[in-house]
Parts: sequence; structure tokens; C-alpha cells
Amino acid sequence: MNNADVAAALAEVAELLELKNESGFRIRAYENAAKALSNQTEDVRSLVATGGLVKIKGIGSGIARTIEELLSTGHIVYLDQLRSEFPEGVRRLMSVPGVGPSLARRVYVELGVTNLDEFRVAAEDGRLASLPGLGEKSAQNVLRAMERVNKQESRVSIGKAVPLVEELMDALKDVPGLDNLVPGGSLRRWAPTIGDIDIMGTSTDATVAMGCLVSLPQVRQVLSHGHTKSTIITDNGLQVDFRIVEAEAYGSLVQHFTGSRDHNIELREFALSRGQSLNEYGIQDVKSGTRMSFSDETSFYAALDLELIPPELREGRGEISAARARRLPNLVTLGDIRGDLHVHTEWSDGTLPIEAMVDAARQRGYEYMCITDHSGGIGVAGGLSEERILQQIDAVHEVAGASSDIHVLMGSEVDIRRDGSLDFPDQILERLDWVVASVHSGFNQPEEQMTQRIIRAMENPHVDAIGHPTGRLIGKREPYAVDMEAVFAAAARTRTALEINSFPERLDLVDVHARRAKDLGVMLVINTDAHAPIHLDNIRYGVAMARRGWAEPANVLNTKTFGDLCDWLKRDGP
DNA sequence: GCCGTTTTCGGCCCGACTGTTTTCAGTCG
Repeated sequence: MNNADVAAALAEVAELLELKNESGFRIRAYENAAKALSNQTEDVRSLVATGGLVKIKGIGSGIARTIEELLSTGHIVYLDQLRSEFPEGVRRLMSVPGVGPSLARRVYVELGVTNLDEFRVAAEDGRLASLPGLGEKSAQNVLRAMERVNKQESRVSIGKAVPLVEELMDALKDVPGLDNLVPGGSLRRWAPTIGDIDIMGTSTDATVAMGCLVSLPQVRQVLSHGHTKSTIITDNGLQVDFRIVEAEAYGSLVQHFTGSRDHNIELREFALSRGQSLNEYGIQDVKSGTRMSFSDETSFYAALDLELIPPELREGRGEISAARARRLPNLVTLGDIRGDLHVHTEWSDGTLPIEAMVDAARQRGYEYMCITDHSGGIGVAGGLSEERILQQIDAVHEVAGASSDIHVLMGSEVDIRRDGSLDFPDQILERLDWVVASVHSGFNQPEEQMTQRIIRAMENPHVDAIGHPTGRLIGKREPYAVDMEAVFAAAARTRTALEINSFPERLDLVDVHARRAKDLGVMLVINTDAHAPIHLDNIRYGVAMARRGWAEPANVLNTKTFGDLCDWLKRDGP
């Protein structure tokens, strides 16, 4: 039973309360508690033990008791009661876009529908359309939405979304009268996965511009089409929301549409406490009714006496109080990165020779880079034997000697075996400039074992960093069970860096982990794990994740100059 | 159910669009 399990139980309570048409405020309380818990890196069990649970904003005494009940008995009596009122499938009906708690409840109560299959039949045979207040269009919309769900056109990784949006933005350039186009939402916040794309702009004639947008050739389906807001599905299955306002309100529009929901709610609550009401058109003084418009975000936040909050921080995780106190972090930027310390070549599972990868790093203006091919334990990745890595050491040194404009380091991504020992003996590791240790097997080990395995690797004085520390693959593999608090403590103690792996499918560490690591004094390192030159460009995703984790340049190892990096590498081991 | 730099009670973000309606509830972001 970990934080995610408990959060899921609380979220289920919220969903069932929605079905019951309970007070929206109670529902939000459970939703907020679930979210607050999943933003915690400290294990819920230790939070209970130390009494830290109620100190978390959004968890009060009531929900704290519920969590304790779940941990001690494995059940929440209240949740079991709620479950007995609605078959499991009824809750699932709400996963269909456009189907909320009201409709789900009605089709269950009035039509006896208990799952998605029965729902489809009811939509097809006319029973859904026959309900008072509904009609044929509603039924058709349900059927089309179910089709989309089946095609799994839901969330995509940011690595897929960014190129698609860049392509779409290019197509939008020619829409007449449309200016200042910019993507917003989770994409602008660089969230690891994107549900739908938000695109904002200004126009003197929004109606005409909207008409052009919804009739673009890329549009497969129009979900809604209004004067200032439209929603479409593109031919590659992406949902795109367009929002247009007049130029004078552009600042508040961009702010409004960058979100997140939690950030916006907290910001509006904060504004209300100051007697101001916020919306996408500006700020209204509640008493006098005076309205202010903002053409840029800086002046919008300034009108609330707040520093400009970078989009990556707008997740409702304390950024508003930090902005009030003028204590926002000075976030690391792409330009701060001086080198890539996790790069593969054809010596293991990369595609190109050492020289080509060095060249690619050179072209990106790096001061240094490190070759880190796999060790032999990774059979499928063509890992190097001891004999082969000794040869590669010579090969890399040769390339390094011939490179005057970039420092080329020789390293390894050494496999952490199931018992925490490493795939190369110390006599080899000590000859390397840089060692990334990673888990590539035995993902199903119990948490205690996995935690000790990683800590043991960190205790090896030759290990400089842990690669992709939680092992997750977005949409494919959950993170392995590991006590991250213990990993952070060991990383701080052994002065081992933790990687933010920039591969869009990994993005590991994730933001909340990166932030916790930073707070505990753990050094981060942003690497691409490149297997081909183009992968080096993924660094932007890793930097974005670091920014979402509130990281400053001083928290990121590869912002150091080569000289400072060398000094760091000479640090004392455990 | 949670929360408090006016509050331990009385609040709790805000607006656009749709479908089926003659005025609004539901859903979404």
C-alpha cells in the first residue's frame, strides 16, 4: 500500500460521491487530498507514524483518519458502502468524454445500464435518446466519444505532442486575422504527458478566425465551435482547444489557459482574499466593479503583487506563496547545460561510432560529454565485456586526444545486478571518468530489496550517478517499487548524483522527486541517454522536468564548468 | 471535508459551449 494506492482510494471516494450527487465541496476535498498525497515523496506510512499527515494542505483530521483506517485494516468502510451502491462499471461510464456523473447516474437508475457495453447498446437502440432532456445528438456524441476512447487516443507523451503542435502551429500561420498564436496548457507547463492541446491567440474578428480554424484540412471532427472558443480533433487524433480574445486581454488569456486547474483555482482564491476576481479577460475589483486588462502575463501577476511565475511551476504546489514572498527559484535553463553525461555509441546499443556522437555534442555547443555504453549484463543491449570496455577506454582516449574544442570523458552505464553489486569490477570502474549505475532487470523485486539494491550501488565509491532512478516507461511500465526517501538520503550521504533522464518516455526522475532531491541537498544531473545524435535534442525535456522540480543551476551537476565538474568528481566517497 | 494575515463558522474559481430547451443543467478546462 503506497501513496499512489491511497490516493487512488481517495479519488474513488470522490468519484462515487459525484455519482451520488453529494456536495461538490466534499468531492473536491477528497480530490484535493488524493492530489496532495500523490505530490508527496515521503511514504504515507511514515507520514502516519510521525503525525505528518494532517500537516499536508488538503488533508484534515477526517481524511487523515480515513487513511489510517485504510493502512491498518486494508479497507475503508465508507468506500465499501459507496461501492455497494453503484456497480464498478457505472463509475467507468464517466471515463467517456462528455459523460459526467449526472448522465452516468441516470442511465444506471433509469435504464439499468451497468457497464460500457450496455451503455453503447443503449445509445445505439434509441433508449438513451429517449431520456427526457436528451436526444439523438447526445446519443451520437456518446458513441463517437466511446470510439475515441477505444482507439486510446488519450494522453500522449510530451515528446510526441511537441512536434505535432509545432506542425499544427505552422499550418495556423496562414489563418487570416489571427495573431500571437501560442500553445498553452500542460504543453506550456512541459508536463510529461499531454491530454489535449490548448492554442491561444488574438484577433480583431474572432468569429471569422474561429470559422477558419475549424475548417482547416487537419480537422477530423469539430467537438464545439463558438465565437471565442472551439474544440476540434485533428487527423492524428489530438484534441485541440482554440481560444481567441482581443489583444488587450492577451496576458490574462495566456495565464488562464496555461493553468493548471489547481494553480488557477488557488490563484483565484488568493485573489478573492484580496477582493479581486480573476477570469480570462482580466481582473475585477469585487467592491468597485472596476476591471483591468493585461496584454502580458508579467503585468497580470504584478497586479496581484506576485512575481511572474514560470509556466513549469504552475501546478498548485506552493508557487503562489513563493511568488508572494519573492522567493521563486531561479530556474535552470537550457543554456545553462554544458555537457551530456549519458551517451551511447555503436559499441553497445547506440547507432553511431564514438566520433559521430562527439561531433553531435560539439555541434550543440557543449563543453564536455561522456561516452557511457552498457555493461555486459544487458545482453539485449550489446553490453560490453570487460575485455571490450578496456578496448573502448583506449578508443575514447584516442578521440579525446584529437578533440581540442570539447572534453570527451570515458564512462559506463553499468548495470546494477539484483543484489546491488555492479557489472564491472572496481579495477575497471576506477579507470573510468564517470559511472552511471542503472537498474535494467528484476523490476519486480520487493521494495525493500530494490531500495537496498540501489543504495548498495551508490555506496560503491566509483559510482557517480544513478541513471533513470525509478525505471518507469510512460504508458508502458510503472516505476519499480522503491523507497525514494531512502534513496535520496543515501544519495546525499554518498554524494551520488541522481539523473533526470530526458528521454520523453522516461522523464525519470519526475518533477516531485527532483524537487525533493533538491530540497535534501542531492545533486541532479540532466542527461539524454542518447542512442543517436538526434536524441541529444531531448535535453529540452529533461531541463523542463528539472524546472518543474524547482531546480536551479547549482542543483544540476552538468551546469558546472569542466573544471568544476572535475573538482566534483574528486569529491570524497562514502 | 477543509480552512483561516478579517473568520473555528461560513465560505469554498470562473466562464464557454452544447443540447434540449424557451431558461438552464451538464460538462469541460
